[in-house]
Amino acid sequence: MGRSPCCSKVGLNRGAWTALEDHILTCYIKANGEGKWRDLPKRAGLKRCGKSCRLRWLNYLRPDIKRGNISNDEEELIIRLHKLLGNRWSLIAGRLPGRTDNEIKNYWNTTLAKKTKSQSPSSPPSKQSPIKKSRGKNQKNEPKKTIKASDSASSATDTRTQAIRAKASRCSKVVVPALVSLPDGNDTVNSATIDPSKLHQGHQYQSDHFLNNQPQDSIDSGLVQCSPEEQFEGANSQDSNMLNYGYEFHELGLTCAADAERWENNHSFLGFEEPKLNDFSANCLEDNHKLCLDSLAFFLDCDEWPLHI
DNA sequence: AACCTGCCCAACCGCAAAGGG
DNA sequence: TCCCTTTGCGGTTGGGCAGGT
Repeated sequence: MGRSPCCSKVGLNRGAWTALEDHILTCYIKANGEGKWRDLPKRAGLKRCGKSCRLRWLNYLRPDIKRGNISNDEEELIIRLHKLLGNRWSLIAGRLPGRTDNEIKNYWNTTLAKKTKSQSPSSPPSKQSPIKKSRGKNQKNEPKKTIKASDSASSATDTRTQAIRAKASRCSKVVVPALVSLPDGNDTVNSATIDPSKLHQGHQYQSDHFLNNQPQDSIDSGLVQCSPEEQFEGANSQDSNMLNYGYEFHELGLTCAADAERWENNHSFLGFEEPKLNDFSANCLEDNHKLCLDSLAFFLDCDEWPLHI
């Protein structure tokens, strides 16, 4: 599948993965963890490039992945998030536990784009799919007519609000601003820089003052201080989705004190289960897939949503 | 049965951001 | 600050399959 091999990858396997390759990769990652993708194939004994291994793991082999059977709730959520975020598949996927960006992207391109297009009163349905031309095998010599980024984006925005381009970022460290209870007997540290991997070890870091310690003007200005630049440095994928909520919260323009207050008042604002920001803790990180569709629906339905969708 | 058409989706690519020396 | 490497993201491709002719 895919394009012709690039010269630098001659000798490597390409295309569909075999069951054996899947097994090798899965066993290796279970034993050694993710990361170091470049070296992984060599160490695992796979004739694949690291990029391919990473993709295979993230999109297919991870144990927490749900496949197929996208529910109505999920579908609705995808549509609404796409209205908000545009083709930010990784961000959208971050709010659908067990779903990958690739799956959502494919689902959108094959199903939802047509559906939303046909539901749009300003764009009457055409005879052919508005998104995809035929990809019949006998048409290989014809110029490809697939979705361009601009096409796709415009299809999402022509008749709707311009999508918000919240920027995702990576995190490698988490800086908890104050009064962090450490598991090793040290009661508190200030502005502790914590290895997020520790958060996955069940350690109960309590950042009770997480919000309370924010300067009032920060709250008034809507910047609940958890942008990656200011509180979370960088991201490691799934954690970053959690940590970036605050960032996106700001990016999405929820910049009034009422919004911050609602965080405090536990309105499940962006989908944490029982997410008091004051209790923002390892539990959240551990449960980062327990996103609540209902609460996301609440978020999207919020009257105070600053954009017209 | 053979061929054609259209769709699905896994996997690829290029690019940009982040990280590190 | 620059440069190189690594990682992640979004767009694109084409093999495989189902259904139609």
